[in-house]
Amino acid sequence: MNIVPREGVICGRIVEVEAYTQGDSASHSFKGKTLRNSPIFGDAGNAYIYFTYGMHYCLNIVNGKVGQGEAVLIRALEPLLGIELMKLNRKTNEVYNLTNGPAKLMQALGIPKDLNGSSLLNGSNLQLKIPRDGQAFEIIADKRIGITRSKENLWRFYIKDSPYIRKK
DNA sequence: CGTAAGATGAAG
DNA sequence: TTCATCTTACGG
Repeated sequence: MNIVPREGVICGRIVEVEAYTQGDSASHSFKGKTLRNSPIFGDAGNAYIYFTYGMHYCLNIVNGKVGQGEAVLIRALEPLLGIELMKLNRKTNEVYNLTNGPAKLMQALGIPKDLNGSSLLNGSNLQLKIPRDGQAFEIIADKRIGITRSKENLWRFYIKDSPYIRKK
């Protein structure tokens, strides 16, 4: 049996996101600032982590200007580093089931909910980076998942043919 | 106060 | 398809 370290670097490439603006009735920011959603109105590059369905946490990256109420929900990653650690966190050995959902990737990366509202750009334990040698890829725009309002906006974006996204 | 819906996931 | 599970938001 392999010994797997309990700590280490975990890295993944974002392959699926959804966009939410304040004018969008499906957005948590639609009705203005509340205790729950206040991080959305903070600085771009901050985390907005929300709790839902009584048991799940999901991660957004705030963007736009302060007070604008705009964020991007991170829905799926392609696991790159720390895969064994992610398997431990998720209690599964299936690589394609590690980070193919917004609450799953929170679990896999072990992201603490108290990062809510903090910056992901400067020295945080959780960091958002732009790859130095980005490879070309094709982006598909489609309907967002799990919303009841504003379904006409095709604001879910994912990398075409990525196997790290939940299949329909 | 009471209550219902919710940017989900896992199991059957 | 159903259910687990609980906070927030909104109506009375």
